[in-house]
Amino acid sequence: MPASPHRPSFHGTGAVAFSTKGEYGVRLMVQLGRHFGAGPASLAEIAAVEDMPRAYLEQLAFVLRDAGLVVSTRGAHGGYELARPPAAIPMSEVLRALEGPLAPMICATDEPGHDLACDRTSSCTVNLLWIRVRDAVAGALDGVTLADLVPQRIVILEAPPAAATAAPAIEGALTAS
Amino acid sequence: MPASPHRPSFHGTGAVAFSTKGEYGVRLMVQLGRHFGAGPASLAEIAAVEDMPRAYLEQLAFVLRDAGLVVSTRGAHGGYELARPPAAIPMSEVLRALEGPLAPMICATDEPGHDLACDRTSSCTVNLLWIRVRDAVAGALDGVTLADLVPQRIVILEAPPAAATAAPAIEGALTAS
DNA sequence: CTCAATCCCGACAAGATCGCTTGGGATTGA
DNA sequence: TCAATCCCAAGCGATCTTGTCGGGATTGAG
Repeated sequence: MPASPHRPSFHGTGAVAFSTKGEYGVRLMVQLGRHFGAGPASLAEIAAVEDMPRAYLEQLAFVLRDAGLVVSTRGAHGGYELARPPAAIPMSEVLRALEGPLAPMICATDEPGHDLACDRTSSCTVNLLWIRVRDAVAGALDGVTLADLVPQRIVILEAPPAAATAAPAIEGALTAS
Repeated sequence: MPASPHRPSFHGTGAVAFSTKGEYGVRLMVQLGRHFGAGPASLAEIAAVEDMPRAYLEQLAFVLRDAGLVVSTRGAHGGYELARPPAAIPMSEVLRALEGPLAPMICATDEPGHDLACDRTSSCTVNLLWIRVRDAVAGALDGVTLADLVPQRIVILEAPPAAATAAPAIEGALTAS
């Protein structure tokens, strides 16, 4: 396990995989949601709380700003705040801004215009599958708004009936609240 | 343009993105589905029909074989055939074999065992989101079997949310062209 | 028996992408 | 003035993808 400069393990394995852009970006939005109504919050502050690299977070903040999800205030005491109340921000919009259009396959984009960019449309029956997956993801993300993620997590650790998780050693389970 | 060594363009953009493993693998399974009941089909044959690199297809075939989805026959006149009838093969199983477990985030794997590999479980509210997405994708893929993709392009623009598959007779065995 | 067709398998190479850093600017309140 | 903050572009190493290559092992046919 060499100490690597970057995150060692990848985030999503295989098919449906959000990257750190999605992860960090969503966590940033959650923090802004907690801060909503209390003026701008600085990135340095949020980066410290969430333990994310500040410079990288900046790039994501720019993307969210360009997408009209956050507004920025420059200069001292500046920072970012939500452009809308959390309940008016569907997570589908956030993740589309961060990770691009939801397209499991090029032939199943949800972008308007090039609905079908597949040259084998005649023989391509699998197209149905990708579209179903795309709609499922879009539906799931549409059904969650930022307001659903903002409240403070109430830890519910219900152990399975049999085969209780024999994990007595959990390092650093508690983070600063 | 066609003289390119590898495929230039990536397949899925951003969040939910299947790779060529998924695409080629599914198309391979569809061909095997069309060939079902007619003995083994050789990879060279399928690679020619679907215009996919044969050597690469081999690797995917090994994975599908190890997953118990296809069986192989060695030697001359050998090849691959489905281990089960197409209606008994949910696409979720195919894609999990090809692309790995459905995990939009490491903290939302559907693999048994490491249900939670997140160290910030206390403050992590976003976990809810990833799990929703994961379940949506799993549900969509569970609702489609290989039999749904085998027939020759019958456009069904109906997405019944529950009790989807009602096809009683799977006489398949339809010899391809 | 010989031979060709086929599956089997490991290694690797080009390229793209990801995650993150660096290094500077521009703008504002105190 | 000065520090805090946003803004932005470029680049770098690690990893993953998308194949290719080269050789085996196994079998049916002639």
